Amino acid sequence: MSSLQPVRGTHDLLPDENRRHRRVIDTVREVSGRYGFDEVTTPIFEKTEVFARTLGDTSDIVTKEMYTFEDKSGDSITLRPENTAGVARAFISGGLAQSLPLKFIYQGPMFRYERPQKGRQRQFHQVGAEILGVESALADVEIIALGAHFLDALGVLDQATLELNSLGDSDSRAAYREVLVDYFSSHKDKLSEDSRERLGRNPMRILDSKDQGDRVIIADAPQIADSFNDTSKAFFDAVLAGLETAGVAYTLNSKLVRGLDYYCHTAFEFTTDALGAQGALVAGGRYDGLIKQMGGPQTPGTGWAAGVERLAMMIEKPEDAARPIAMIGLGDEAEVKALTLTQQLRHAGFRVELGYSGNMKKRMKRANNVNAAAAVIIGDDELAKNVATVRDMETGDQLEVPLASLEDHLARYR
RNA sequence: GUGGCUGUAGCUCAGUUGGUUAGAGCGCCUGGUUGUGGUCCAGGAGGCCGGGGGUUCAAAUCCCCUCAGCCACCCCA
Repeated sequence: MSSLQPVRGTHDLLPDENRRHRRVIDTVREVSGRYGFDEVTTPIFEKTEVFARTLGDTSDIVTKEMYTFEDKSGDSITLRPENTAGVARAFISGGLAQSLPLKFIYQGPMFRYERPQKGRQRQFHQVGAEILGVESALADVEIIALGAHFLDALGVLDQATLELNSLGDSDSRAAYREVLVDYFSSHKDKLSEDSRERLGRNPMRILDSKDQGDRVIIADAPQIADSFNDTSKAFFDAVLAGLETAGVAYTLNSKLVRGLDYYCHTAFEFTTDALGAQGALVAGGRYDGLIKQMGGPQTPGTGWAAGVERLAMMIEKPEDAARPIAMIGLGDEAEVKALTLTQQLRHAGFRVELGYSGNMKKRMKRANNVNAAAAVIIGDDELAKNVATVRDMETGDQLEVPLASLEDHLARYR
């Protein structure tokens, strides 16, 4: 047991795990490309205000989960807890309002100071997609369709449910908030302590409380749809109609809310019960007010983010790397020849593992451990005859092959 | 920040009511094979029993503290 441990909530991605992550990221790149998305990368840290101003002063992310520090110039810097604010900042900094609409994906590490548990770490990875500058509900339809397509390509869509809700526009949302506060206030004495706290800070959050007592009260709470004005209702109807046309199955969930302040209208989550308490695989919604709130031009946006670790846990084990050819040189002169041949074969497109040290037995064992399809053995005998001994690692058959035709012979193991 | 469970070899785990030198499987190393892996046989290395303190003639085992891991709450991807 080593005393040198990684920082709590961080993990090394060793090759097997790395392959899983890569599969998730490769998949989002490939699928989103078909929808016309391009990848952007923003810094993993930003000035603290980028997150503090946009995520809402009362959100837990801002109040207790940010990794914030002062750099040597005295600026307050924060490791990004999510990437939508970073993309919005890049949109403003780069003057991208000239080239709307924009469709971006991103991927990379995010940081939140939380207690680790299943599917949750302090440094974790997200992939995300954003459409900027489209007022039409069609953008929401496309962004959700992309999410479904992405999960399908990973082979996990059948284990996921698309839950959908609308928060309405800011007027509807404010009106709903009022009736909701009235309702819950009249039952305040029966609410859980957590929910009483939420009543003042973020009353809509009470709706997804897990407390049994709360659930009884929530069951009779006013529905958000009853507070919708015509605009909000029309927008939501358009999203639903679009999803049906696009062939994306959904379940309405009027209790689905968003923790972050900048969301409006469409809110959705692809959830699963395969990962314990952490059900959200892909989550997002519309954020028409965000960019303006950050000081940019009024620009609508819609998007989602997905947890790479969570998806990596759900996908089938990716295939092992292709089997290499093991190159074994025995003796000083032969080792030089082996290196020459190795580079020649690599440039010809073969995967070649060069044995570094040890006797024949050791090198053969190494060849076996790297799952080599064949071993190419060069010793003094071979050198003298200008041949190589090629051993098929599966059958154990081996034969001498003239160096001139080595590439042709090895083609079968490629 | 709160709660529950768990920390023994590189990995997965045994270890009795506290009692001699803490074990197994897998992996690793050496040999059986002078230039042949994967199977087989023989042998070997590897442990401050998470860390600290306490109780006791005696602690992996009991008590306290602490750290870490897992799971759950809050919150969230």
